[in-house]
Amino acid sequence: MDRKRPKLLILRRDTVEGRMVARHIALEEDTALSHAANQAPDLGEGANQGDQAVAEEETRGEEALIQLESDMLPLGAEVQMHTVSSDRLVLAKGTREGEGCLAQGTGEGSGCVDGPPGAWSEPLGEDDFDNEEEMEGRDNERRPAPKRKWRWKVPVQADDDWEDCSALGPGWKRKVVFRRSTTLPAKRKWDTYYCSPCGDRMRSKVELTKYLRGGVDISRFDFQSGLFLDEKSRLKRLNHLEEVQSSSTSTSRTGTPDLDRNHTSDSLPGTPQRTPQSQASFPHITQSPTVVIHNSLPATRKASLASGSPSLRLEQISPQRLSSVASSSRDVVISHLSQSLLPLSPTKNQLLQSGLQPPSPTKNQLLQSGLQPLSPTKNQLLQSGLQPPSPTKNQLLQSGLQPPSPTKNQLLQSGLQPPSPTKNQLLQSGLQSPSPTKNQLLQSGLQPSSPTRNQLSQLRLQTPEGHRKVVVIRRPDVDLDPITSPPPQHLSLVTQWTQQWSGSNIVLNGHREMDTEKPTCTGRHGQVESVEASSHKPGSYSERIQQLKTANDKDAEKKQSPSIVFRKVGGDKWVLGGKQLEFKEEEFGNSGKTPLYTKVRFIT
DNA sequence: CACTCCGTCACC
DNA sequence: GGTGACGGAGTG
Repeated sequence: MDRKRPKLLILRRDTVEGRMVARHIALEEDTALSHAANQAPDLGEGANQGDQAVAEEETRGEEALIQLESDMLPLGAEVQMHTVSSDRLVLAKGTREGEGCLAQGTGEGSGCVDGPPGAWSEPLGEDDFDNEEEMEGRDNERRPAPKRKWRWKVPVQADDDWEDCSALGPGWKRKVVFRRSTTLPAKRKWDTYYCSPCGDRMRSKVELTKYLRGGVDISRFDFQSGLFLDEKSRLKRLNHLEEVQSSSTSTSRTGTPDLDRNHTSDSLPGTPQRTPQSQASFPHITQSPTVVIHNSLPATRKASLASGSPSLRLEQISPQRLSSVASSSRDVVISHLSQSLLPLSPTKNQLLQSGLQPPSPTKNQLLQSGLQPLSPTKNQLLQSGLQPPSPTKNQLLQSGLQPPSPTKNQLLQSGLQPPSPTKNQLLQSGLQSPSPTKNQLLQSGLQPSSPTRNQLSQLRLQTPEGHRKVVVIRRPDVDLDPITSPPPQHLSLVTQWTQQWSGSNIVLNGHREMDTEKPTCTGRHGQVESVEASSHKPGSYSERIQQLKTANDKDAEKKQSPSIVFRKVGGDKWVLGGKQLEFKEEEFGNSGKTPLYTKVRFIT
């Protein structure tokens, strides 16, 4: 702690144009972020304290604009970088969601949470802004003062918003979009659209009925959920079954709204349970609770984690399981990882992983938690967020979700709407992988992750399929809060974004994602303290951590981190260097030895 | 009151 | 004009 820390520079995509604003942030010594900085003192080749100091001097108080040429980074998302030298920045281990998003975690949160993955291009509501300052900034950017506020839309694949609705037959698509109106949250609405194989769109059951005209009996078809009643009943039974089982093994702890999003309640008749895909996939989960295998931790450790005390938790995902998950959706993987790091209640986690439906939160709870369909737009995991995210989904993220009804919101947020990468990918990917029994999961300390809402819909991202194995180390000093922590989707977005340029993995919020053939890996610096902190823990555990640390350090020594190049094009403007990377892909692309940090260079 | 449906508006 | 989203009337 006494050693000099590199100053964190945060690149935040806080405008609709995708402009990135780099700025230094003051970190409290004990904050999670500052820990991240502390634990990443060695920022790569050429990095040294002197340089860092210089950089601080040169950049202190400055706010540089960086033209982001990629839309991969969600609005509000931030990439933390350490100032290594006057012209070099290194991605910090922690990347967080925009403050706005965080703030929304306790509020409506539709901005992030709702945003469907990739749908930062939707109409905006008053609640999309955290504060007046931000509001003003955006108001000046576009459009006069229209009755409706719109968010610049980033081109995304059309399919991102549309989910297959096999219930109606091949080729049918369905989309659920939460409205981001400025009316009272309780009055929030969502629209469900269907697109026939021919491309005809229907926005009501009436229209659908007319279109089908006898071809298909949709009298028992639930327009909102996209399922036929008999299927819903079946799912309900499965969920009930799981719930009973999990209740007997889980401990009581308050769950987070975000997590709840993944589970829909059947208590509300007529309310959508899940999107077609979600519904279709969760059944699999229910039957095969585990998607991710975590290394087991001593019960006492888990307890400490739950209480929020500093502790190191290593969660290793089975390569095969990850592979199956990652192969179809990287966001899913991230989501799982991120979620697993959260101090979720065993019960909820279990429920989530098993596809069970935790007791649905009350509407007030949802509102308080800031849930809001990402969108409905982003439709959106996580939301995805995580915005059920809707962002149309999408965007679940967040936390800002606000479902008209808990059930619907949850559905949407869990991926229903997200334009997100999502939902389908999530479901298809991990949910169906062979899984250990529920007891095994519990014993291993696994924590299910939840899909995001509209985040899903709103966040919709195209996820590369490069990740197969993921190892996550939870930094003891970074205690993610289920509500305030950045939605997994955002983390994944950031990772994706950075990978697009660096081709490597980075550490997000203290979690490191790796591509890997290595069964176990860990972030290095961040783990040092963790190991020490947990030294009093069971020897086997500490030893293991130490081994991981050692191995990681060795890897770090062997490899140099890749760099993302930013070119200075103006007085204080920077442009991503035409996607130029200052590294050789072969050096760390598939070697399995992923650098801990991705460097970002600012070339003047 | 919650939900459905659809007219209408705004943007591209 | 197409699409997405909002507002509000209609319905149970």
